[in-house]
Amino acid sequence: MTVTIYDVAREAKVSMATVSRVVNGNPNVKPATRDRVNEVIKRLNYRPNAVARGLASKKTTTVGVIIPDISNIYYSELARGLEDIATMYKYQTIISNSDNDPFKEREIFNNLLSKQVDGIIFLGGTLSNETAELIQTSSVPVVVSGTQDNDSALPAVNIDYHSASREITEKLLKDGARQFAFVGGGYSEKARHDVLSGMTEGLKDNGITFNDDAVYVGSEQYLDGEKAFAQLQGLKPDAILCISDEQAIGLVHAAQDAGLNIPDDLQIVSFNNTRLVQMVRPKLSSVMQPLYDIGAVGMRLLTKFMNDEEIEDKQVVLPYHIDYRGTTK
Amino acid sequence: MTVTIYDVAREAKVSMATVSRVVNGNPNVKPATRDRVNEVIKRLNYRPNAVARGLASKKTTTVGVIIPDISNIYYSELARGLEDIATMYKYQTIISNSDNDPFKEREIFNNLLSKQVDGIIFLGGTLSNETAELIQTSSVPVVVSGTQDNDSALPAVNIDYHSASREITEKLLKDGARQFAFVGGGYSEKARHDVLSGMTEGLKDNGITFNDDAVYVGSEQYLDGEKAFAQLQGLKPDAILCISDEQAIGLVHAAQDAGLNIPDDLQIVSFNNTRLVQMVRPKLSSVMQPLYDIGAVGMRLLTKFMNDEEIEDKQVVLPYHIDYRGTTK
DNA sequence: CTGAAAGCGCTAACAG
DNA sequence: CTGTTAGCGCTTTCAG
Repeated sequence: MTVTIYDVAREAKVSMATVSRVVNGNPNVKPATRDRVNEVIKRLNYRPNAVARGLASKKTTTVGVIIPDISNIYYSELARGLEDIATMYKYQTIISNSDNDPFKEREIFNNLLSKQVDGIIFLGGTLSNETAELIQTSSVPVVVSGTQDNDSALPAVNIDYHSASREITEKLLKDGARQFAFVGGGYSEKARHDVLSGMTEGLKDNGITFNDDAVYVGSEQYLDGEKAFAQLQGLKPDAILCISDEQAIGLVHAAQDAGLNIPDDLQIVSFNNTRLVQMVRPKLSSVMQPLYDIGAVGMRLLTKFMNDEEIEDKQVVLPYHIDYRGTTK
Repeated sequence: MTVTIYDVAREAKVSMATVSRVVNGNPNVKPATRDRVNEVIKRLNYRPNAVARGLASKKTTTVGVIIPDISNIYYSELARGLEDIATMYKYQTIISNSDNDPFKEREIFNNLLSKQVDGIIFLGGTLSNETAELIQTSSVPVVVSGTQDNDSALPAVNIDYHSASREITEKLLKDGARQFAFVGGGYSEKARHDVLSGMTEGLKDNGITFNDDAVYVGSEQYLDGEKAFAQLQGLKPDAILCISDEQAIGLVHAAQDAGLNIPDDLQIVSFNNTRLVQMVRPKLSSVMQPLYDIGAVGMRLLTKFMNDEEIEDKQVVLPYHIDYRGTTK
C-alpha cells in the first residue's frame, strides 16, 4: 500500500541505508547511484514517513506553540511571525490555545512533550510560577515571546513596556493631562505591571501620586473597553493608557457616546499596534510593538537553541515606537 | 535518561504489554495490577512517546490545518472553533499558512501527509483545481471549511452566500438603492462568485442589469477598502456589498472622509461578522456568519471521517443571519 | 562509497 | 487477565 524506503531500495538495487542517505542529502553517495535512487523515488512517489524518522532520529522537526487565544488579533499576529520563521527553518508548528489557564497550559505542555517536539514557544499571557517551573525542569528548549516569567530566567523576547509607558506619561503630562487612568486586560500580567510602574514613576517624578482607583483590569475586548469607561468615568480622567487596541477602541466609542471630545477632553494611548489602530476615528495613538517580529525573533531564538548554536543573549528586547495619532493632542 | 514503557514494566514486574494496556485504558487488566502499574508510572514520571505510538499504531492523533493567513481575523476565528473541537476529541493541530498560494498549499499538504496526520482541514481561500485533485487522490480524510472546490466533491461546511446576497439585495432595493457595487477580496473565489451571482440575480429580477464596472477585487484589507472606494466613487454607488469586514470599514471611512453620509448616501453590507463589525461608527450591517461554528463543525465532520462514523451529509450548510446595523437604512 | 544490522518506543495479534 | 513476539519505517554505527 504505502511505499517505504525498503521498496525504493529494492527497486533501485541498493540498500535502504543508501536510500536514506540520498533522502537526507548525505554527500557520500556516488552521483550515478544518487540519480538512480532519485528516479525510483519519483517513480514510486515515495514520501518519507516523518514519524518513523522521528522515532529513529529523535528529532521531529516540529515545535509546539502555546498561545492564549489564536482568535485574538494581537496573538494571531505573533503567531504569523513565528510560523513564517518556523517554515523557513523547515519546522512545523503545533498550536494550542491555553486561554491563559495555568491548568490548560500544563496539559498542553505535557502533550507537546509527549509528541516529542523539538522546542516550544510560549506566547503572551501570564506565565504562572508553576508553569514556569515545569518549563524549567523540562529538557526541551523553550522560548517565551511577548511576556516573561517573574524572575526572567527563561529566554524571552519583549519590548520595554516600562520605558514606553514612562515616555507616554511624560508626553501626556506636557500636553496638560493630569488625571491619569489605566485600563488593562487579563492576559499579560507582566506587561500590565510594567506599564503601570512606568506610568506611576513618570507621574511621581512630576509630583503626582497615582491612585489605584484609576486602574481597571478586564478582558482585553471591545465591550470591556466600554465597561472600563463606565467605571472610570466618575474620576473624569483626561488621559488613559490602555493595554489593548480592542479595549481602547471601546473606550473611544464609549467616551464619544458620552459626549466627550477625543483628544480634547480625553487622550488615549494603547499598547498594541495591531491593524485595528487605523480602524477608528480618530485613529488610535499607540505603541508600535513589532508583533510579527516578536514572534519571528522568538522562533529564531528557538531554532538556535534547537541546533545548539551559540546564543549571545537569552533576553531580547526589541525596539518600540510610539505613534501619536488622533487620540492624543 | 528518558523513561520508557520497558522501564515501567520492569519496575512493576509486568510485561510491557500490560503497561501498554493500562496506559491505553484497556479494561482487561486486574485492578490490582493496574494500580501497581499506575503507581510506577507516576513514580517514574513516565510519559508515553507519541511518536513511537504513532509508528506502531499508524495513528498520530494529529490533524493538519491549511489556512490562508492566521493573522486575518476571519480565519483566526475559524481556527479557534476548529481547535476547540480538536482538543475535545484529543487531537493536536498542525497549522500552516498558505497565503492562498496553490504551490504552498501543495507543499504543506505533502508535509502533512509525511507527518502522517490522521486528517486535514482546508480553510477558506480559493481551492484550486490542482489542489483539489491532490486532495482527492490522497487517502487521508480532508474537510473543507468556509470554502468549496469547484465541483463540490469534497466534504465541506459553508453558509449559503448566494441566498444571503440575494436577500440583502432585495432589502437594499426596497430601501431605494439603485446603483449597486461589489467589493471582494483575493481569498475565497467561491464566496465571491456566489455573492455576485446572488446580487446579480436579485437585481435582474427587479429589472436592473448589473454592470461589471462596479466590481472591485482586492486583498481583503482595510487600506484596500479605501482603495476600492476611490475606484468605485465615480459610479456614485448607493449600495455596496463587501466580502470582508476589514475592507468594509475602510469603505466606511473613505466614504465619510469624502463627505458622504452613511447610510443616507451610501449603504454598506459586509459578509463576515468578525468582532470588527461593532468597532466602527456607524456599526457595520453584516451577514452573521457563524465563523467559530464553521470551523468547529468542519472539525467535527473530520473526526467522523477519521473514526469511520456514519456521515449523513458531506455538505453542511450552516444558517446565516443578516444583522442590519448602522450602515443600512 | 555502500551494505548489514541493531535499535528508536510502542502496539497488536496470538498464546496461554 | 497476562506475557511473547513481531514488526511500524527509518537512522545510525560499524565494517568493508
